[in-house]
Amino acid sequence: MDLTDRKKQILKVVIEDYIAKAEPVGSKAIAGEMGGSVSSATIRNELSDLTELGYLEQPHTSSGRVPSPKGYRLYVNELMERQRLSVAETEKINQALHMKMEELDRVISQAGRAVSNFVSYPAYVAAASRRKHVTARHFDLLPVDDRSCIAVMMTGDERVKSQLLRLQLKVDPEQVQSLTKLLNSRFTGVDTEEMNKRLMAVSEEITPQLFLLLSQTVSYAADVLEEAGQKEIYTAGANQLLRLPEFQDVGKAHELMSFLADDKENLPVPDENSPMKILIGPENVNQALQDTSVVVASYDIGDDMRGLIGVVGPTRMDYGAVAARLSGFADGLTRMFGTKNLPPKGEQET
Amino acid sequence: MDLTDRKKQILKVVIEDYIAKAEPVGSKAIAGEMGGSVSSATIRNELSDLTELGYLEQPHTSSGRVPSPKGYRLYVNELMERQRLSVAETEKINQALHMKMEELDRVISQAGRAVSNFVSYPAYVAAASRRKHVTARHFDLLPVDDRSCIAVMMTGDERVKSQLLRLQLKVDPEQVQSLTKLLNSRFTGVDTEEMNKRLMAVSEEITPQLFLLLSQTVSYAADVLEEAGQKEIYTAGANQLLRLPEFQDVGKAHELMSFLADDKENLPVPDENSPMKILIGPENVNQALQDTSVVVASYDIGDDMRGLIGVVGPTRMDYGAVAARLSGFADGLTRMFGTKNLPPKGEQET
DNA sequence: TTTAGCACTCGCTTTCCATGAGTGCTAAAG
DNA sequence: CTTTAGCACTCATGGAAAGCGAGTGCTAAA
Repeated sequence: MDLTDRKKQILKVVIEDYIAKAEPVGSKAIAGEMGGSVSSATIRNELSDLTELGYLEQPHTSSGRVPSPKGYRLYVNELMERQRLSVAETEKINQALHMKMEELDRVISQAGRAVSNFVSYPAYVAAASRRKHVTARHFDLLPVDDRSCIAVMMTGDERVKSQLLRLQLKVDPEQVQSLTKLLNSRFTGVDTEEMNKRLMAVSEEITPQLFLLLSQTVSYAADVLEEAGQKEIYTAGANQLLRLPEFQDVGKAHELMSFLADDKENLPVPDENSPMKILIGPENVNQALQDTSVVVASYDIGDDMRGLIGVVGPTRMDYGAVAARLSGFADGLTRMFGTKNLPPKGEQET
Repeated sequence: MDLTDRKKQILKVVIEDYIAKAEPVGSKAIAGEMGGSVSSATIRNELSDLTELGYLEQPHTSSGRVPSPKGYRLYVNELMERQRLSVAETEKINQALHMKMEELDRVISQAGRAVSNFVSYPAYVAAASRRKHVTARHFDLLPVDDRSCIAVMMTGDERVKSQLLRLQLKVDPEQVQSLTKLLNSRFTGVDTEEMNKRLMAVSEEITPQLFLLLSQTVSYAADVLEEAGQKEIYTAGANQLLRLPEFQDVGKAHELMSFLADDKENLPVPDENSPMKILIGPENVNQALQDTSVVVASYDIGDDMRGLIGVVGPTRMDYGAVAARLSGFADGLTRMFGTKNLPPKGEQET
């Protein structure tokens, strides 16, 4: 049930016109844009067919046509010209990503803002560890004064976290040092459950003061490892929506913006194996996204982590431009987190 | 030029009615709410006076009155009943703030979201060091493998930051240890400019490899100290605006939301000495805030830092409720960052 | 000083009409 | 069989007119 070339061309014109103008497009306009090789009447016949086949929709009997989700899908799969980014734009993307070495979370949230600015739609980003079980790789306890010390830990996915611990009782720096050794010998490379078991096991070997410090450290470590498993999602540029004609209705805008602010966890994630995924209107399972489209790409953070970066917009979004820019950003991020360069993958601060 | 008690009472009724309903309030409604002790005609005379004096405004000849900024100001200064939070609400606030010890930035941004939820208006938060010049207090270099090591630094305002450094060349762990001593003896307690001077001074004393590592560390330290000086502002709950009748006009909503997203630095800050500040409509110097009111409070983060927490809403905001909740939060935060308890002031992770 | 009465104002909603872009259908032409 | 011109028809949109009603200001009486 393939469409004729002319039908496809007409569909393409309709979609691109609608993307640009956000208004139903009529036969006359199409005829004009196709160079006058056919008359509007012919177009009308074709439009009628396309409508019947479900690629177009008519808001009401007798106004121009509007693409249906099915139409967009065909467009995205076959008709859309894969846009190449200009050199200047690639440059700009890399510039936007060229920030000082900083904490991972900060980097990706900034990347989210940059993407949103670039594509003029709301964007969302996240990063998560690929490993099932992240464990502690290295501990250090640094005495600060006699009542507090800093716990530094490095995780299996090369993140560094630290935390100031307050002590109830004075502890001797030398004892702290021996405790550090204990931590590194017995509490690295195991999951949190095992950590707690071992904590119990050593309870008799050391003084109560040290045990208190130890258990504080272990509990902190458990928190960090816990947190490493789940990804935090950042959204940016939700207000871009208000610019769009489809969100002039405050109710709609409110609904979607609240979703972006409070239900980010339910935003689509990319498929495991493909670098990019496009979801059009009702293809989104999520109620709040029924009338919107989502483009989401993935990128690598070193070898152990993986991130996602996505854009939310009206179904009438400029898929070509968004997809191109998004993969530009994804590539840029992957490169930036790559092991070769100085700004390295897992660096950050606690 | 003091108002009679009855005029004040009428003004109060008008404002509270308008706060609740967002619609001009008429003489009849006022008479009703005042218990029928006077007739609507009397009220009309009084309203006429109040309008002449500038406390009220008339959208057009012949619909109810609306409070003017001057009216709100009188209300806030004299008429408003200082609301006390119920025990249940204080409880809720403390519960919202009772989070795990975490990085400072995360804590306050979460507090921002909590406030916004509580008062149903957008909120903003920030924290900044009180000191003019923050210096490094303690360094540690921890070798991870033969090509990378972690730089941990503690700043004068008790924040701990760390960073993974990649090395070009192999460095011996013992040398690293001696470098740590050098850092602590010569690069603590001085500002960044002085640090760079001293870096130059030692360039001849040590091997080129070590010097490279040292300069990486110093440059990182400079970044951190730089950053400590300026506060980052977080906003939350901007979408709350769309709920309000005064922002049903998408244009207005867009303007303010963009301001909250992109120009947060220009949001009002509290006065040095008073714990809370209320700015009504045109009292805001900022163009984008002309039609809104801002309530902003300050809180202490230990002894060295100070934070702010504010709410943005329509001039018709419920000042009493917002002020009460805001100071509840500010108190809660101050207490939470206080030195007494376990979740301590400056703790965080890099 | 307060109140009742009354004419008047003016924004809001509804109704109605004209307009025009765009369609579907038919019949003729290629 | 495809394309095109012609034409009647549909329907969203915008503006004008009309009715409604909440609320006012003013006057005169209590």
